[in-house]
Amino acid sequence: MTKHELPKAYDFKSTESRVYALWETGGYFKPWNDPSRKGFDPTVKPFVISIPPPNVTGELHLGHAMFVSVEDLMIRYHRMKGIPTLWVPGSDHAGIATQLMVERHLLRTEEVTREELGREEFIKRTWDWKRKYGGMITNQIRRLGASCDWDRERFTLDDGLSRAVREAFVRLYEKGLIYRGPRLINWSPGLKTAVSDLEVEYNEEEATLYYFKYMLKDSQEFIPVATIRPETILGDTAVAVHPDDDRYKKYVGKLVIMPMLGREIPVIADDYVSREFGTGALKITPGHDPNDYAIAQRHNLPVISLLDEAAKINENGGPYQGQDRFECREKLWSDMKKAGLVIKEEKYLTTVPRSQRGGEIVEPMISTQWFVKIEPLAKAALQAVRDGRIKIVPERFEKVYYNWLDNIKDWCISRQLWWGHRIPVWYCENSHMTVTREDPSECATCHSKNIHQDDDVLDTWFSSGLWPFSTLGWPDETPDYKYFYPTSYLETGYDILFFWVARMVMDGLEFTGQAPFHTVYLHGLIRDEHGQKMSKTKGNVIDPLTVMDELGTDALRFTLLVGATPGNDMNLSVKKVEANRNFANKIWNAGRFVINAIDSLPSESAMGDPTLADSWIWTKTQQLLRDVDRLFQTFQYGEAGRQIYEFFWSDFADWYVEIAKEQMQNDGMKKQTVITLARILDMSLRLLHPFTPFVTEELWGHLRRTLLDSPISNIASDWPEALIIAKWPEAHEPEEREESALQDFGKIQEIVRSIRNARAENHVKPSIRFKFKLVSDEDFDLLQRNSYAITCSTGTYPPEIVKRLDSKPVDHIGLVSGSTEIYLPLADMVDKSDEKSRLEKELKEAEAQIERLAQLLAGDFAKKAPASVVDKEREKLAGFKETAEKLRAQWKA
RNA sequence: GGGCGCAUAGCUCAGUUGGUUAGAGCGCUUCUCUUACACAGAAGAGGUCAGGGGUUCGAGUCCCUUUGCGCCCACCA
Repeated sequence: MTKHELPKAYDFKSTESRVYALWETGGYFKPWNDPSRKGFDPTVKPFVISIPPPNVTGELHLGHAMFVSVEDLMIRYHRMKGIPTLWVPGSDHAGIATQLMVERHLLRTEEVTREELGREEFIKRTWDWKRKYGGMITNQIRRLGASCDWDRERFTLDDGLSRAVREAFVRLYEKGLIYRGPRLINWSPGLKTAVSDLEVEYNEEEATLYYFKYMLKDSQEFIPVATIRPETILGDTAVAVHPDDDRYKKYVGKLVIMPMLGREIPVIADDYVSREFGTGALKITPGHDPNDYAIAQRHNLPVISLLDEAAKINENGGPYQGQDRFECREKLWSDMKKAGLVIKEEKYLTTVPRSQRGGEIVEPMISTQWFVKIEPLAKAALQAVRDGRIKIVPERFEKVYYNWLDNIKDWCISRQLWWGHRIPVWYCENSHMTVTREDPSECATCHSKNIHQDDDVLDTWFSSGLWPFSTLGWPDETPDYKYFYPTSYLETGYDILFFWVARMVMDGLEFTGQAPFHTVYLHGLIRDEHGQKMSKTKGNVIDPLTVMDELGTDALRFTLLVGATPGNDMNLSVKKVEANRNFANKIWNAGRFVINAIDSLPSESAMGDPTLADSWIWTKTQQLLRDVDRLFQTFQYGEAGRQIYEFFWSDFADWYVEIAKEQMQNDGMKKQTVITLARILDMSLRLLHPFTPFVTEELWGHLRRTLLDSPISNIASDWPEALIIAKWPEAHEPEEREESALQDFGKIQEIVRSIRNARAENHVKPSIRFKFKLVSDEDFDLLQRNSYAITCSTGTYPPEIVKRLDSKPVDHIGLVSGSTEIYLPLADMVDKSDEKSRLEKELKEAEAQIERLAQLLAGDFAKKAPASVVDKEREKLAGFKETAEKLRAQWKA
């Protein structure tokens, strides 16, 4: 028999590299993935997740660690249940982010700009970059233990997905759901591209509110107007007042003179204007403000574009042409001051639109862009959640989802970038448009060969929206697509519910006619230990790679899984991870103990009947299995992890293993003890596996090898099913036996705790062993059978057990635990008065409980509450009464 | 302006069909290097579950309300 030498402390580094290598070489995740696999059952519905594709430029952060942990848990759980699983990995080309990064990279290394290289060359360089560094993020995700189907890795710009994007675009276009035209959009001057409404963030910032005069034509009168962006005065085409505003009514229909440029513009009346706010008069800049744009439409006002693509003033700004928007703001204002048109300036708190990516202030501008007519898609997407085809966890996000889709606006999908899916539209010299799936060689209308493709690319999220089916082969009816689509869960952070989830639902319904998944599970965001957002400037960022290096991947995963509730943000601290590193070590050492126990079991050992401790831990395990399954099915992964943790550490390691040590000293109990240890460890490892895959994989391998060497037969199955305890025959029915095992063992635990407590309170050194007495009529047999458990857990010599005592033994102190009296020979070590006051205190407590319960049972409770609940309280009362009686007897003695 | 979340032990948080002495981790106090583990074991202190009202035999849990913090959405110059 070979000894399995395992290191004393859990060495997660070597374990992780070893286990990782095992997964890499062993085809560990393969078995269920392939429909062509032998023995494959096509009638079993597979469990499928599409990974939220991280940006190729990304570096692993806690958000990634979070989704990988949760999704990997979901996948491993289903895989262990024997359900075919597929977890499609991949990454996103991330238009803006990647383009910016590569631009910066090229500038640094080769000192060339994007423009100098030209479009074609730049894209080539970007692909080079992608090939070189794009694998970084996926490797980091692998390191987290992500059991993805890596042979199916996809990239949003690869050929198949690009085809899907074209297909989607053309279909929408042909259906009239995509159109092109000049509209007011959000323009990012830094990036020189349009961005969608979602990509604009509004921050409250302190700004200046500028008050000035709009002079009436041929008059000394003026209308006071306030603005935050004085430079937009140059683009004004009206001044609006409320129709019922007595102050300004008289001016409606007259003309006012635009400052500096001297253009004459009308005063109009519109009830959009609020009389209370500012001066009650509103300048109208249709070219650069969405509200003004709407008003201009109502009143047939001209629209003036004032800014170029870099947000510099264009030819419409007269003398200010060529100035930056902020520069112009100052210049114009100081000119107006000189001209006596200024009234005042005021500090003002307002919401400033900033680009999510670049951070600069976004300008609303009129621009010709491509849009998706979103309403029909949104309606279908709303319906899918309303009628339950898609369920969102936690449920409250359904409201958020409804609210967004109810108020959704057309989606601007064109971007003035180079890196991305180029819009599949060609123009000829006669301004015909050709929209096709395949690159055309001539104009579809006039057959001109002189055509060129639209310069713009599509919003990255356009391709992400197709992800659940484009990764499976759509638009082709591939075997994968037919078998694995629609997917099962969609798991991601709630922050991209709109960006991604809603769009996938819309696209899925539109293009495949099915909801792309039936459940959306949203996790929260990770903050620092005091709930602050992590940011580089605050210096509170926790790097998952560092944490994995220092404390292990399992510890990080367990922390993320157990510390979080769906949809709620979680505060993470390294201390929590440390605690879970300790847990991994606990698993390791308990495993080590069991493996050594199996090793040391002589082959000729005979099987005995289970002890109370055996039955108890077995029962606890069964309960745990049932609870964990229930919790998993209701997405309460954190609670499940917590319960497994509790069970493993407290019940198994602290109690059962300690008693098992004693049982193994007894030849008659040895075999069943070792078997119980092995079985409980085995089940624990399986339950823990989705949380902490590395340590469990490693230990399970050792366990299995040890078992093969040992006289115990092999263990094998996947996710443990709750078994009926009656497999070990005893007189009672299973449920009753479970109850009695729990109750009886509880009594033993109580006695042990009483003795330990007495030892600690009286400072009896652990090295001192003593005999003691147990007195109980009711539990005499129980105590006799299990006294060894008490002895070994309290560092004592075996007790003398009797049914009753005539008088309190001399030199002993008395304790009461339920119906059992305990006498410890410690009287000479204890202060008599302390002893008295202790008894008194305990008696008082018992009496208080008796009083409370008596009152409870005397009231309506006994009549109206269910019998089982009432009975429980009655039993408690009886217990306290007995305890009190025994305490009183000791008090007297 | 709408919507949502949170408020439980010193700190960070669990507590999902309401069941009657409210849990964990860290921190704190006291003991122990007992042959799986000091990344440990044992014992212990610590909470009127934010305030108020209601439903109920029974509320941390359900309803209303107040206060404080946070988030999301929204076009008020």
